[in-house]
Amino acid sequence: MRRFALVLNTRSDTYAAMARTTGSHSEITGPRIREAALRLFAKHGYAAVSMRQIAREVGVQVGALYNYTPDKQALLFSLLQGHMDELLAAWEAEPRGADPLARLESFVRFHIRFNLARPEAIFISYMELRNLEPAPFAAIESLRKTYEQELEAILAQGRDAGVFQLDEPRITAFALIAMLTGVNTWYRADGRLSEPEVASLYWDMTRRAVGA
Amino acid sequence: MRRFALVLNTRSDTYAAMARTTGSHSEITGPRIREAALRLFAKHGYAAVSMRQIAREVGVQVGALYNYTPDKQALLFSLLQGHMDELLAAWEAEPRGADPLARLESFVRFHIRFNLARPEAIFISYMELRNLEPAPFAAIESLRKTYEQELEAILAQGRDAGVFQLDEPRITAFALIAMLTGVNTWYRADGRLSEPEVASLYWDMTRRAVGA
DNA sequence: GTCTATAGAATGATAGAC
DNA sequence: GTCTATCATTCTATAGAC
Repeated sequence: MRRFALVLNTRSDTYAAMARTTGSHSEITGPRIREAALRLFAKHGYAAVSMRQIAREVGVQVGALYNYTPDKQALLFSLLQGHMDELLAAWEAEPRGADPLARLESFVRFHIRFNLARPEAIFISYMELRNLEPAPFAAIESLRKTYEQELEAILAQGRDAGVFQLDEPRITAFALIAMLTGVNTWYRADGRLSEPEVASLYWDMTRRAVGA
Repeated sequence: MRRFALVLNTRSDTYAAMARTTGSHSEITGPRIREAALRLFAKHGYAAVSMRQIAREVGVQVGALYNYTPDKQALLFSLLQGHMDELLAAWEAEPRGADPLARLESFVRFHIRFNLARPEAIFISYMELRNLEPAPFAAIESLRKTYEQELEAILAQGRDAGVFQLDEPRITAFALIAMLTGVNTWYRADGRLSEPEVASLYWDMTRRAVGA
């Protein structure tokens, strides 16, 4: 275990870093803890995963984890927050058409592509919110609401422009996001359909559902 | 606690039952354990709930639980299996139209009504499958697949009859079930829309999504 | 920054009395 | 059928050495 971590660490070792004590390789440990926690939380659930399990995956002793997080729940919160920040930033950076129909198609394809690229983060974002205290819970919920409102705004604009036939932009947004997120439960990269093909199928359903 | 349980028990007490020792009221304890476990698993997650917590909710000591389940996981499995059996039986008993369009509407309204009536069971059915061993997991998955195939069959029939415009009945079924199940994440009984109104909104979206 | 060692509490499950 | 008491294990988190 130790050997593996040291090998990885040589990527960015400076002379100063190499003068550290044997067990010191913090530059790589932090991200590896996050990756291991994400994977284990997604597979077994937050409550079912022990700090010892995470440490074992990373190849350190349990005490070392507490150099990177004050406690277990802060680690979960950090993962969820990082994921939501990444989601919102990626959508902001996504090229999108001017009219509501093109924007809706951009949203559908972006959502499926983004979600399929990080199934573990998506999974814990939907499953482990209940393990947060009220304040951290509210913070994540706020970010999620921001994302939902992006879709709601597109739907409202399309309705006002007479392009979409729908009465309830908010509820339609909930329905569409649930439908699109569901791809993660069945899609397999080695399956019959490619990701773009799946996205096109869902875009067809979405376009019809909003009456475009 | 004890008093409450005894009061409930008097409903069906026979002379023989009343001759039992003080702590004996099994006729009511079993269901109460299941109800408490369902509620607690849904709220906190299977792994986060202890047998002691369940016992406290029911008003018995932890040892008494093991008269009703060999272990904690068997209790979870029993809840999941009971829920899936109930779902399939309820759908079998549901009146449904002869043509695919009427059958699809029946399915949509049934699914929303059934799910909103038991949010806790729905929640753990989607969240706690990963806490089952491979064999129990496969058993529940098989029941779920049976239900999905009911919808898939309706979609395939409608497509073959030229009523629905869709290429992939299986994927369309996945998409629709995910969309419909999503109602549980936002619906509140004291909200602006009644359950039938919500069902009608989702039926509109469903009908359009399948090109009917 | 990581290690070893441990405090202090909680867990699932069982044994035996009533 | 339920209770009390307990075993053996596991857990989160911390203290102090290096």
